Amino acid sequence: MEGVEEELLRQNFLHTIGHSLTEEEYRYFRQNLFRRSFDKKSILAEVSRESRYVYFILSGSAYSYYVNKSGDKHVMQFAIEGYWISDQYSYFTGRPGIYTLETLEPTEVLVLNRESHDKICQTSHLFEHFFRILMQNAFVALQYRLAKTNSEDAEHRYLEFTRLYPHFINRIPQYLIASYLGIKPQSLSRIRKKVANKQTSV
Amino acid sequence: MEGVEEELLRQNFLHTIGHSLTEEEYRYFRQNLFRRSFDKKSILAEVSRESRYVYFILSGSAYSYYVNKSGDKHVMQFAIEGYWISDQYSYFTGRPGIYTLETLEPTEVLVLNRESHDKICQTSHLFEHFFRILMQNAFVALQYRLAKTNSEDAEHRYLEFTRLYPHFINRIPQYLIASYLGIKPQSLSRIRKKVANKQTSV
DNA sequence: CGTCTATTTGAATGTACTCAAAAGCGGTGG
DNA sequence: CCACCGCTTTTGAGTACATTCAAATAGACG
Repeated sequence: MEGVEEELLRQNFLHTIGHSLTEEEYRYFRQNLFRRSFDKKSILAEVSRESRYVYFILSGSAYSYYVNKSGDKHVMQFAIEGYWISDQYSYFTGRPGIYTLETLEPTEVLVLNRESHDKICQTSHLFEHFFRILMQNAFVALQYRLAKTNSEDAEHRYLEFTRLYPHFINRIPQYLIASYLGIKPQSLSRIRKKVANKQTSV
Repeated sequence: MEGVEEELLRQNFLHTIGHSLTEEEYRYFRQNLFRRSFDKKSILAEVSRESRYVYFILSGSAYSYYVNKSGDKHVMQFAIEGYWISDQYSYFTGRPGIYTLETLEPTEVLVLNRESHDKICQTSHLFEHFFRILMQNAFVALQYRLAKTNSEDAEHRYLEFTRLYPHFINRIPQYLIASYLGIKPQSLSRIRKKVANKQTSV
């Protein structure tokens, strides 16, 4: 059971750096993580509090969001099994957090804290490399998202979202997808209706 | 002359990883870069063509932009002396470019190509570390920008821009700043008028 | 100067928003 | 098992911010 889930972490290495870890490398890395379970709607990181952890999701799901001065939530990231999630701002800078992290379902995670992260990266060129590539990929994806946000209307952004993340569609509440897309739930509802009509009429 | 400008690169290391390079480290790194000059409005990378270079700006300025299906430009990044700029998508993935890179002024750069980049990172844990931290910082800044884009109106985004990048204001044409903010030049003009009135009336 | 590009201003329009309420869905307890 | 409650999604009507279209003004460069 544990083995099957943690296979996800090995796969994450394979997918990120293009090759598997040796047993020794994996053991070393795994030693620095600890496993935790969270109920649905657990808060993993809060605004104004330093967040010293990154989470690798083994099962369940979570998301991070930004709250502006008017008190509106704006989803930054979704994460399901096999994804890393954290308040990267607080984690990397050491300053008080600006995002909230919350589980959507009962969730099992592997937790890495900053001290261990730094130690692993200092000790091992391989893991420094791994985290560099992980960041590069995250950066490229985020840049693409911003490009779309600034250049496409809400309908196209929604269609792009369904294309990129089909497995998210029936797992994440619609009002959170709306927030991720930068629109209100009412607007997403109208867009979905419009899109559905287009498809049936073809 | 050359020395003074390249001091910027040493400072970039200091600023990024928190300490200076030794002479030997610097020489090794510098060997892998070559210097180039570009006229104003030179294209450093184009859409659909693979871009295998990152540019460190010694003097002058450049910007990258995304062109959507309607043919509208959307500025992704500005860069002046001391900044790195590239089509990160193409550079990191090896796929055809999705951004255009163009100089705004006559510009002197140090160029690093992907092969050298990979070699440097493989050879040296220090430089792998440097590029990891560089990516982290870029990621965090981009995430913050996206959070603002999705949660603030155009006026607040403009004020935030002037706060974060005051040195850009009188150096970059207003229509490009508008594009960076995700609005039309006409809208930015109206916003500036409104902001100016508020300030004088206080 | 004259030309080309950038910025400003005006008027009409549109996409997504707000406010409001109904309908749908899922879980819980009687 | 059904009734109820809370939460999510849908629908409707009016609104607002930024857009489009259009043109005038200002600025930069040869």
